[in-house]
Amino acid sequence: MLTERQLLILNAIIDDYITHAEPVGSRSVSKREDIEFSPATIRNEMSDLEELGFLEKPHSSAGRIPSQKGYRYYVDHLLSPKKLTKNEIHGIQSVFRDRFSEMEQVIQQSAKILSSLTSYTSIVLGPEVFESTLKQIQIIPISHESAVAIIVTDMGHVENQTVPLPEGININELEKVVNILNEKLKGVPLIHLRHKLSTEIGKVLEKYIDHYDSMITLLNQTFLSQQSEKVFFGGKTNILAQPEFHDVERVKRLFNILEEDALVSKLFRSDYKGITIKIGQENRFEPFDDCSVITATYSVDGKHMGTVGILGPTRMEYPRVIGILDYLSKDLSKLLSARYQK
Amino acid sequence: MLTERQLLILNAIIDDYITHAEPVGSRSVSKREDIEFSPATIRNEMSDLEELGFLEKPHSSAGRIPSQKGYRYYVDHLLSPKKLTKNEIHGIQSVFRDRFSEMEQVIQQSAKILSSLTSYTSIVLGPEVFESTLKQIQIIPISHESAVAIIVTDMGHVENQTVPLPEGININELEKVVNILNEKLKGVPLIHLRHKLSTEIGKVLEKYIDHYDSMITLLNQTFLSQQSEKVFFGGKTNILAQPEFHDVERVKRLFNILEEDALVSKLFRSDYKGITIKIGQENRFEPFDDCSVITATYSVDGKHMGTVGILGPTRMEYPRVIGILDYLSKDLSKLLSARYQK
DNA sequence: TTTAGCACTCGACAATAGAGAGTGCTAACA
DNA sequence: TGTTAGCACTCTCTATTGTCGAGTGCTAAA
Repeated sequence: MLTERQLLILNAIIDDYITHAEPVGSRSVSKREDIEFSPATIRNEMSDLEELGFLEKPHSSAGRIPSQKGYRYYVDHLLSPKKLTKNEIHGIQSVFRDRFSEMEQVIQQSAKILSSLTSYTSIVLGPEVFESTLKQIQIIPISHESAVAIIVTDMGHVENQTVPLPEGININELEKVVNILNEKLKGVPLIHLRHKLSTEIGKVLEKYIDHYDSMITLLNQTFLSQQSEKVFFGGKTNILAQPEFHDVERVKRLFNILEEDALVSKLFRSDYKGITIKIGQENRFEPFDDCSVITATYSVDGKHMGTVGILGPTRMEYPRVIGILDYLSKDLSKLLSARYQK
Repeated sequence: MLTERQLLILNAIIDDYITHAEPVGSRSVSKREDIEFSPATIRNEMSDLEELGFLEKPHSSAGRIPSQKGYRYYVDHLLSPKKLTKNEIHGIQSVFRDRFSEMEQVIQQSAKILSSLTSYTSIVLGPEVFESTLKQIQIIPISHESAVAIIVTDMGHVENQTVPLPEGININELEKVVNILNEKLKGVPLIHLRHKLSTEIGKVLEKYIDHYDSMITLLNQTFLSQQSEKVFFGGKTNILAQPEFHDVERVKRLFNILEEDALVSKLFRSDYKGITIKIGQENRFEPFDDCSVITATYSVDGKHMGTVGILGPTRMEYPRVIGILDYLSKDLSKLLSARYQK
């Protein structure tokens, strides 16, 4: 267990390092208002803290920097979210003011304001399509051989996909199929569409139409489509301003990951309702070793919808970022719930 | 006018600089197989070429590097497109093999293969939505106050947008409107929808429905939507491997532009049928001063659809890139024409 | 237990020197 | 007259050295 004084000093060092990005020496700690010990005393404590694994030295005659364990302790025990400034609150609310911009636009705007408030990189996932249910399905022929299939969900989300048409199928038949589908599948979660198709629906269709096999293939293809959630970024280049990323090689490795939506989704996705903080290697991706990721989830009517998150250096302003994320995720949930409740 | 020998030397220098990214000295030029003059002679010629503005010196005791004017001359007079290797042809065709992937997927794949073949960054624009015509329009109510409007084009492209519903409108009325729209607007280019609405259609609607004003607002909003063409990237981080971008500050400026679809679109868009090459400052964007952009257009049935392009250092392998772009753009046009012709 | 004092360590920075690549000029050569 | 060899000169790059300062860790005194 750490003593009161050790906590004080650990807190001071992390605080200092977060703002100045430079190893913190005993002298500069002792100069702080809230600390009244001599540098020598602090040196002893720092030495102990290092032995315990909370601090480390870049080299023998530099100051100390927080270790990953140090940040973890700080985040778990020392930190309290910072209250938002009027400006910050104002900025966030301006996103939600425009009552009828599309959901995707709201989310994109959220990402933007997050990054501009924090000056880190923001990432917003979702909404997760497969949790929503089918509102309507349409299949519109484009040429003799292809059609575009459109799926509308209860949340107003639209998915579409081009599919090959069975040869020789006629418009009436196609219409019949679509009617059956709409009748039988309305309200079914997208994730269950394929299953329903292979069970009940298949049998019904078999009775009514000629081109059964190729039609089933077509529908399967339609329902298979985009499972992955959309990824929205804000301030993608903000992270480059951090001294941690002054090396292009590292930038490249980082951006290679950010370009892959599937990876980003995996990395940021959170199901835990509330704030999640992952520090350095806790992210399990080498290029993120010097980064922390803070995420919060948003929901509609209490149902989990997606994740908003911030990517910054491990040396990130945790209290402020947490405050902002918490506020925004709650506001976003409120807005979406109001708009899309049944 | 340049002499035969000056051309030879200019060509040799650019060639060398393109592959090695280092100032080229007289000695290394004289060592090339196709050149049989002494370094001294070459020095004299280089001095002349510099005076004429085709070469420049980083400093007084380095070799020469091509100037922007040098590249321009090279591109206009010296270069001939390189034939594709079997591998390259194979790579490109693999993109087009999957007969029924969606148009957007084909385009995304094209971007990917382009970047992996050239190891530069590739950018594909389009297809340009507003050139295509309306196939079908739908308005599907999502809640009491909002609906999602869906526009399908003759190319199978789907646009959708959430719009507020006029208060108190009933389903039948909405259906009536949609029917009228479909009847009157089928085949109309998207770009003319708003105009048509304010002229003929408006009058017809006025007769039939109650909530005329708010309905018109709704439709206007629907038709207003996405004018901008989509931007697809491949190998966005490839450009970071170039020594020109070893400086993070520069990377940041470049990526800030690439993040803005509208800017990218402006920068890359080409209407000229064929290959366009923009070198360095010809791009009119400071962060692109050391970059060249090569673009080609693709079309459907001879109608201009979009642009495929490569972003690389000015020191780019022009002959190879031009060859590849030419091949791919033609193949892409062929595929799309086959699929979407009337 | 805390603190002052002091020797020691290490990185950052500037100054210096030497190597190497390349040029430009001059004079000799074909 | 065009080409080439020779050579002094220029400039960058790298390695080396020395100095400075920040910071530590230890010891001994308060």
